[in-house]
Amino acid sequence: MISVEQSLRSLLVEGTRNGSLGPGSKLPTERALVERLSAPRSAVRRALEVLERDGMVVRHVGRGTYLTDAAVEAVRAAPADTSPAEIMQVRLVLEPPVAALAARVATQADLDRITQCLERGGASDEFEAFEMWDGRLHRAIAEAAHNGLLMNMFDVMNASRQLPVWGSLKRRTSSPERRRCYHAEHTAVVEALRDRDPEGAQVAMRRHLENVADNLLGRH
Amino acid sequence: MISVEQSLRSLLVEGTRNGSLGPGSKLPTERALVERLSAPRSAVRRALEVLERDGMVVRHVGRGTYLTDAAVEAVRAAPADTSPAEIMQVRLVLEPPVAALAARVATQADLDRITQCLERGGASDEFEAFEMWDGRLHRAIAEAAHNGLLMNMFDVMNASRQLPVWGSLKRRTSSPERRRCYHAEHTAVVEALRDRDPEGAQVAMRRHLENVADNLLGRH
DNA sequence: GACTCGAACCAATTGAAACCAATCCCAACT
DNA sequence: AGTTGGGATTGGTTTCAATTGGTTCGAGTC
Repeated sequence: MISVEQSLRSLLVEGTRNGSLGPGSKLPTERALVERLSAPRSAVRRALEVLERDGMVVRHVGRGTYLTDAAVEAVRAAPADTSPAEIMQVRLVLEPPVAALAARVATQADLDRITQCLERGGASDEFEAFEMWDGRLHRAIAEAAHNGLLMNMFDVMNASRQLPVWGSLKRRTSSPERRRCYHAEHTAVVEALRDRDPEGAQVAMRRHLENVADNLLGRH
Repeated sequence: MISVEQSLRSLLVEGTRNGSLGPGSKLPTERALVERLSAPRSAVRRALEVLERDGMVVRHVGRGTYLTDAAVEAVRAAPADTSPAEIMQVRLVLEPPVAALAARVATQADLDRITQCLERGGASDEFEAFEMWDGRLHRAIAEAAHNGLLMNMFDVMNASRQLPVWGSLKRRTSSPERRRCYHAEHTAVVEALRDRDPEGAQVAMRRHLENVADNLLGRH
């Protein structure tokens, strides 16, 4: 898991990047940040103390917390890390062929594991649980390709999915209806795998990921 | 019977691999690990002491136990005995779509760099020089896709190409004639990139890599 | 007898809520 | 129009219970 200070910092970075936060602008109250980051106020305050000590932010009782010029300057100088768009681009490149490969070489045990992830995900009504089984399903499919190097690369990709921006984006765009849709798409992929249909698995996976990308990043 | 320490270690490895554990992340409390591993707390504590002594983990009273950077680094550097077959499989999955992507978004500067690598490779008669420019060419094409995460994964892939087995295999199967053939295939890829032809670039790259795989691994 | 296991206990830290004081907001009043 | 008063908001503080790694101790096992 990621520390509260890191999530707060990335919140500021995101805000200044998309222009919703500028120098001198007021950022959410401590109590609002508590809800937004789902962290205890003590942790939020500790993070804010660090930011204040670094001169990124000034705080006044009764007024609020304000961004300094130094903060936006620091953000401008910072390198941009991988964006959700980049991640989805990579997933669209990598995962469909991997699904095709898995359809060829998966063992029955692989398929059992995959099916289990699919069913658990389908039985998950809540965001957190669904996300967990979604991640495990995609990883199980990659595992079924039986290529260690591929798994290494998959994990590099998933490491980027742990970035705070990704989590907030997922949470913002998720809904029960979309989760049901994803589950249906997952089912199509898994059925193609069970049918040993590489082309079908590849197409189904591409369709699923294109849908995810559309939902996350907005239709283009 | 496997020791508690081993199961704990594999728990950490699994967690860092699938991204649920990163540097600095908090791992379950001792009491939670007791349930999860169904081992007595004394055994869990003994295992944690070893991990702490190895610098994999830090512990604080009242706070919890936290993963160190060294731990995830150790996992990342884990023995990746990847076979040339696996590498070529991954290259065939990854590089053709990347070439298509590059054809869409490459800048003129990207194309200039790519062209330079192509020409230097074509002018190299010796194995070593050709291999260097070959590697740079493929990397320059990946760079032209302008996706940082993609480059990360590309580097993971290339790290496996540093293994001794790979080098000797290349040396054994290389010949002036094959190098000329590769150069012609490279030229086809780069021309498609210059024509902004994604499909052509993808096809040319796939044909090239299939040829490389055949030469390295023997025709199947 | 040496060791392990389980439980209780200890001390450091966190978490949640209540409370405080500075500030803001706005309506009522002169 | 300007003033003023009170309530709402907001960063700061206190308080107390819960959590968590560390320790101790007696029962059980070999």
